[in-house]
Amino acid sequence: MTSQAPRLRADARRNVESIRTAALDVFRTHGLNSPLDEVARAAGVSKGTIYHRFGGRQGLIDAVVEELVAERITGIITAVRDIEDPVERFESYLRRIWLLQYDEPAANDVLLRAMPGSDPLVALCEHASAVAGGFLAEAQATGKIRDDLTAEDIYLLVWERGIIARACTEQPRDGYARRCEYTLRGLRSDS
Amino acid sequence: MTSQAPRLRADARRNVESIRTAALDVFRTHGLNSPLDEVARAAGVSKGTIYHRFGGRQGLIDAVVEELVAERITGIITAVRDIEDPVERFESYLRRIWLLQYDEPAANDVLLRAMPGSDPLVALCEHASAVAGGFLAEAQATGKIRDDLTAEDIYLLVWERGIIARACTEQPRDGYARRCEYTLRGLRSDS
DNA sequence: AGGGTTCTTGACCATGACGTCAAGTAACGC
DNA sequence: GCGTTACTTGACGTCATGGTCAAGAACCCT
Repeated sequence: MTSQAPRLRADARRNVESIRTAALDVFRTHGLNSPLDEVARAAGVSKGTIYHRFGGRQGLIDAVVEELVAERITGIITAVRDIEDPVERFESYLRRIWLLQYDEPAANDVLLRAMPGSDPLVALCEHASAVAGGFLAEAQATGKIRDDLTAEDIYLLVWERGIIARACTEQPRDGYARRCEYTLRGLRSDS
Repeated sequence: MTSQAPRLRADARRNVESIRTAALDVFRTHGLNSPLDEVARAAGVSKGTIYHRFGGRQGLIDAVVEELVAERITGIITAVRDIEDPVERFESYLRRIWLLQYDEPAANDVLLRAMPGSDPLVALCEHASAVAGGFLAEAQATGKIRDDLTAEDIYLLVWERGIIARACTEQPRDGYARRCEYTLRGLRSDS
């Protein structure tokens, strides 16, 4: 699966690498909707080369998404899975996802399903949703989390945070985090 | 203050009215950032006429904002002011504002301070903020609302909801409203 | 009715993005 | 080295927005 293509010419290989690197950088900073010209400029190639090599934004994203965000999201899942208290596990998960959305516009775009055409990306996203649903159910079983919450709600809460985080440029992180805590607090059962 | 200008020609007067009406309609439905061409089409005039008569989007907004949203917002304030319980007053205010943001994109734009250049609009907005700050303080005095909340937080909670509502096209209102309740619940003091 | 003025028009410029392709350039194999 | 082929380039076409203005149309007054 690694060397399917007939082997690229040296300059092409070089460019593919530059473009990948530049895309990681630009996407990480400005999200998956950054102008491709910007990626091209950062890579020192022309826009046409990106289209030629990757077939457009979609292909380029597919080529970097793994390195770009997959490990961030799976990292959160594995880190949180070991927490014993189901409520804390559930809340930790949301808290970390929400902060990731603030910190990494690209991860945010993934979670917002901004690129519905990309398979690996949709898969990643659905995996995260499924896991979140599990955490929710376990937390609800303790009776400490509202039982009218659904897995769909969790997705939408993440979606809402994503929309906010995207617009949040130039707004302090600690205020954002504090308001996340309020929302989290609102998901607990009425005492 | 009413008849300052030397009196417009008949066609001009007619057009001003058409444009105002069209703007009310278009802005109400699609928010204050609707393309002016759309307003022009709806009014049956050319885009140039709008620029000529109102000097651009800013002037057009100023000309309709009163009728468009001012009464909505002041209506909420006066309706809520009579509620006796400070907590309920505070929560009612937020709840109504948040729903207004969902229901009326134009009002939402105002509350988001999307048009920082328009004087009447900024005034309206600051008035709302000031009132909200008062409600907050009174609610906090009962001890039932978190005392780490600031007036700035309230503004930002409204801002966040606005961002969400703007992106919320095609998402059911009751889900939106339910998540608003969660957030509201999170603003109460920890029991 | 017709001349002078006010208004309107829609073609025009600008911006900033996406995406394409003929023509030029650089690497590879012999 | 040199021809062939792979690769890159950047100008170009397109679309959607904001905004302008000379020329023509509509109006009003006498």
